[in-house]
Amino acid sequence: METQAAASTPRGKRTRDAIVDAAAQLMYVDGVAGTSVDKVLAASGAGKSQMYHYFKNKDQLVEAVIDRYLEQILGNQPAIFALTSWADFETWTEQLLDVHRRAGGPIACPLGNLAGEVGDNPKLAPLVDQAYRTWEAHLERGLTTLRDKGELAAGADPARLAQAAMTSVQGGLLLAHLRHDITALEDALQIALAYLRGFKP
Amino acid sequence: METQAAASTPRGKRTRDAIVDAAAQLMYVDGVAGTSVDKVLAASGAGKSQMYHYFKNKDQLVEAVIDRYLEQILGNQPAIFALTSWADFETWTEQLLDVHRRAGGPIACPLGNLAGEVGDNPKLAPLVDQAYRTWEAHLERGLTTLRDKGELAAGADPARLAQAAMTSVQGGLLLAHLRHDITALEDALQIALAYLRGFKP
DNA sequence: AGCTTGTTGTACTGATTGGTACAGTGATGC
DNA sequence: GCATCACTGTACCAATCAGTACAACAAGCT
Repeated sequence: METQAAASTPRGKRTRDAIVDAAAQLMYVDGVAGTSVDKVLAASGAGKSQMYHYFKNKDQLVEAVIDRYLEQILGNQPAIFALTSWADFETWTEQLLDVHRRAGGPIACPLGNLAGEVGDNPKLAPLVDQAYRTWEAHLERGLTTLRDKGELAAGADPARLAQAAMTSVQGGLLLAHLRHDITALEDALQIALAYLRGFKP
Repeated sequence: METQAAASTPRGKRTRDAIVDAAAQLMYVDGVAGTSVDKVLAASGAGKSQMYHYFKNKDQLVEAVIDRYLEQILGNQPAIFALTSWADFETWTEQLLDVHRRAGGPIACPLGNLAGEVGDNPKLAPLVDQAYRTWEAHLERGLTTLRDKGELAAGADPARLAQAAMTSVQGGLLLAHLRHDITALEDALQIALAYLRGFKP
């Protein structure tokens, strides 16, 4: 889904990555509108001509940032790629918590931060939505695996349960963000996991 | 908590309200950074001198908007003020759903939209947090009432359960917003309510 | 009438915004 | 050697941004 110009040289790729990295980091903290192109370029050490060489406009940079966020998120919870037991789900929630327990950055989901701001932007909102669907699809696949193994009731709907889990993750992160306290996320995940386990046969 | 100048005349109050109303509506759709002071004034019919007569700067206008959001939200779910039975909680969730079922505006919590954007603004983030705490406190009071009436287990923690409910509401709204589909909120509320009912003695 | 205080309209500023123009450099293939 | 094309640096632009200056108006009070 790379609608923006690709880099065809190692040097170009490095520059492009530096721009996206800087944008991702700044937008995570200051939001999209609060992050100007000039700030991104200053932080990445690139010039304006590079930026508009690789991206048609700021919106296309944001598109790349959204992709980057999804990569980062999934990369930080590798257990989500191999959910084949209830213990794996527990590992997954632990990885999720560990990411935000690490000091430094704000406790927040980069995609969740965007969700409110990008809200009705017809170009960006669908991309955020799609990123969430990709994320959620991994959970659904894991639940389907459990069902096939007989560890989840045959009547349970993996898609619906996966959406419920995502809901808990996002709600928990939103409150944890505002309160600078991860407890809200811990509780939300614990409740979500218990809810899922309630569908054991 | 009115840190901004108050209006001491009916005419002044009307103008100030018009500015806050216009700002609230615009920021609901376009976000804080996406809503310029000029746009707010154009939409409200006021001039710049009015704006800076009643508000020291844009941030103080946003403060007033946050207050307005909380009023609107609670006003749209009046059942939250008198939660004395499980049926009342069901009524509350129905009211919450009805707000967003009404066509027109986006399916989203105005405060939730702000949460990501003002994330770390040291002036605004605490206000959003406080608004959520006020909202949540009504749920906690209702749960305490139920506990005192013996309809909730004595060991249950109303504060924690209230937070769990808020988590579901916010997570459900975030996903419902992105998908333009209220189902995510419906499911989240239903699960939350079932979770709370699980603490019946 | 005149004074005071709250309110309003218009014009302005300096900084920042997203985006463009264009000349130049670097490496690769022939 | 030379052409080509990806890449880069700098200067620039019109529009918009938040915020200010200041004179004028409205209304209640004496």
